Formats: sequence, structure tokens, C-alpha cells
Amino acid sequence: MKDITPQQNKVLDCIKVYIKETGFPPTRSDICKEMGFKSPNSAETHLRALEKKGFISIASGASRGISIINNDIKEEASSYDSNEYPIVGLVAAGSPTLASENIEKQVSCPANFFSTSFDYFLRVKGLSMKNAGIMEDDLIAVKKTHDIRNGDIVIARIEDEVTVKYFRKPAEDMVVLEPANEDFNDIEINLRNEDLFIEGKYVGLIREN
Amino acid sequence: MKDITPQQNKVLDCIKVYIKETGFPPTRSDICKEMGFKSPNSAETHLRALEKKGFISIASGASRGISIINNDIKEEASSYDSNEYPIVGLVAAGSPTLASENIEKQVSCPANFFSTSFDYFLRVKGLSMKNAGIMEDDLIAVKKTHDIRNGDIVIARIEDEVTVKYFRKPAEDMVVLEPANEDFNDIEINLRNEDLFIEGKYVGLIREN
DNA sequence: TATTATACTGTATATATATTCAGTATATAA
DNA sequence: TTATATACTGAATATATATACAGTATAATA
Repeated sequence: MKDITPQQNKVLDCIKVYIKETGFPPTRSDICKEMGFKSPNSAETHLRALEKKGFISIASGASRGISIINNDIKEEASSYDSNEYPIVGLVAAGSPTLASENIEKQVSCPANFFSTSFDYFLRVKGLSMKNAGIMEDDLIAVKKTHDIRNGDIVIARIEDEVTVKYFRKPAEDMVVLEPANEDFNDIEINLRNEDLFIEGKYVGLIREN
Repeated sequence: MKDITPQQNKVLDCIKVYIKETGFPPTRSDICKEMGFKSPNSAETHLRALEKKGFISIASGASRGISIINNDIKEEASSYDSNEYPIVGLVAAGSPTLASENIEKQVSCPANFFSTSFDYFLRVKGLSMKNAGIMEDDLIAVKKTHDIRNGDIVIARIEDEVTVKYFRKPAEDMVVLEPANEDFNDIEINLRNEDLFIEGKYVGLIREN
């Protein structure tokens, strides 16, 4: 990243302020108004300079196609890299898990909170994984993946129902989903007859109260 | 805020995604591409409906003049107010819990992560609270307080040892610390003979992997 | 010295874009 | 039954906007 000049910095600031206030980037003309320029080309050349130096990107042809490239060290230093993760509640059959109607709320959580990255939180229903320390209403962090090994705890969908269980694959066409609770039975799935969709893998847990 | 229809919700989602990906809002035409509409007026009418219902605002005359109106209560409640919390491991007898030699590492975590505020994380040893879903190596969020009620899970220190148990006080000079595991016995403390120090109260839990 | 980057004004224009108007169809509320 | 809201297609258009081109001027660099 090359050095930014004071004037270019002002223009960059002015773009940031504009986005913060309106929700969308300024036009060349808007920048002129803010900065007191009389020609749109003044804004244009500053924008090209800022683009060249890596502070912004400009979508060609698009109006207001300016976006700020964020190189804040704070952002990169991952421990403060706070993301919003959706909490998914009861998932209706057929609808995609992350569709907004299934999202209970969003939680802010550092991206590297668990050693493994994850995609969303699922609110646990029932006590079938009690002996694994997964209780009702716990939030489990789910990583969307199909890289599942025997013994992993998976989030699986069988027809209508989403369930959390230990995964075991004793044969090529056979999967056993094992609960961690003596009151529940194993679920055996013959892959030739039944559909099984693995939503993802359990990588962490959060419990409130 | 009036009810949003499923289709309008999809359009709203598509706008949010577009902004997240490009840094600026979509045009009517962009929305058509994303949603599969064939007429820009399809996007237009949805936008007007979303505006009327208070989900977005539209800057008149401006291109890409859509901005999302954020009604998330969480956002306002400073959900990005990220703090550093220490993880306390095995605590040596006599030394103050939060002394630096006891601190395993610091974790970044939003201040309002659990409904109750807390002071540090303690790494759990043993399985005495297994049936309460608290497993070995879990991190429990501890709030330093002496406001303890019967049934609360407390972090207590008896002489050399720190332990996590259910708290019950059947008499003025008597405290019973109850495990949540049939393999362990209740600990009865006669306050006239023995010292009991309550480090704090369990308010949440985090488990990695 | 010539070159390049910065920092502007001023004009022009192709096109990107919002926005209106004219329809069609369905469902719900008054 | 007559609105009103939803959910679209299709076409037309004024204007908002990016962007190129022609200049001027200053300072730093090679």
C-alpha cells in the first residue's frame, strides 16, 4: 500500500462518511459537493488514485460503484474480527437451513472463537445427546461440511427432521446415527432406501445460564 | 413494522447479500438478475412495499439509493463491544484466582454474550457436573458474586480445592454442594468448623470441539 | 531537463438507472 | 362487489452518472 496524500485522505474520509450516513457510496458529483470541487473529473482522478493505491475498488460502469477496501490491522488481527452468526431454530422441512425465516437472531462472536471455523448456531431440541454434554436449548456451532469421520457429532436431516447424533458408517451403504442417551435408540439408515442429508458437523457449544 | 411477505423477505435478503458482496446496493435491474424477474418494475414494486413497511429507505432520484433500515435491538446494545476475558485453569491453593500465573490465555468475546455479565472463564476439571451438561475441559463463564440462591451452580473453594457444584443452604450454618453425577457424593460444609469461599456463579458455558 | 504525480476547471456524451404507464392475474378485506 | 395488496411482464423515457478528452498549474523525481 502506497502513501496516501492528505487530500486523497480527505476524499477517502468523505466517501466513508457518505456511506455511513446514506448507506450507499457517493457519485463523482456528490464527492464534488462534499469537497467543494467544481468538476466531476476532480473526484474521478482522486478515485483513480485511491484505487491504484489500494484503498478503494471501483466497479466499472456501475453507478456509485465505489467500495472501501478494509485493511485495518484491527480487522485482520482476527481476535477482534467479530462476525455475526445466525442462530437457527426449528428448521422447517424442505426450506434451506439459513433462510431468514428460520433465523432466530444473529449473535456477534469472534470468527476464531472455536478452533474450527463454523457457519451458524443451531438451538438444540431434546436430550438425545445428554451424555455428550449437549442439553436442550444449548447452541451448537455448526460447520457446513461433508468431511465427516466416524465418531463425529453431526447435524443430519432425515426427511422432515433435523437431528444431532454421533456418526458411524459401518458399511458403504449404511449409516448409524447414535444418540448419547440410554433412553434413545440408534437410528440406522440404509442409504439405498432412505435419504440422509448431512447439514454439517458439531464444532463447539454455547450455553446461556 | 408491518408483516413482510416471504417474497419481499427474499428480495430484502438479496439486497443485503448484494451489499455485503459488492459494498454498494443493487439497481432494480441487479435485483431482477438475482431474483429471476424479467421486468425492472417487479423489483420496483417490491422496493416500494419494503419502503412502506419500513425495512428499507429509498433515496429518490439517486441510483442504487437503497439503504437497509436496521431494527436489530442487538446492534444497538453494543453487540460489537468486544472484551477480553481470561481463561483460568487449575488454580493453585492460596493464590488469587485472577493472578496472571493462573491465566491460560485471553479470549475475545462480546460483553453481552451471555444474558448475565461475567468476569472470567474457568476450565472445568473432572466430571462431577456431567448430568448438568458440564464436561471436562469446558469453559464456564463465572460471574464474581455472593448473591447465590439455592439451585445455582457455584464455583466454590474449600481449602485447597476449587470445585463446581450445585449450591444448597438447608440451614444458616450449613451448606451442601451437590454434584450432578451419581458417582460423586454431596459435600456438606459446616460453616462453624470449615471455611467455604464462593468464587462466583456459573452463568454460561462454552465448549470447543 | 524531461517526466511523473498531484490537484484542479470545464465540456461532452454514451449509457446506466430510476421511474412512470399500461397491462395481467390472484388473493384478501371491506 | 369493489377495493386493495401482492406479484408479476413489457415498454418508454427523462435524467443521473461514469468516463473520456482538453486544458492549467505546481511540486517532486530522475
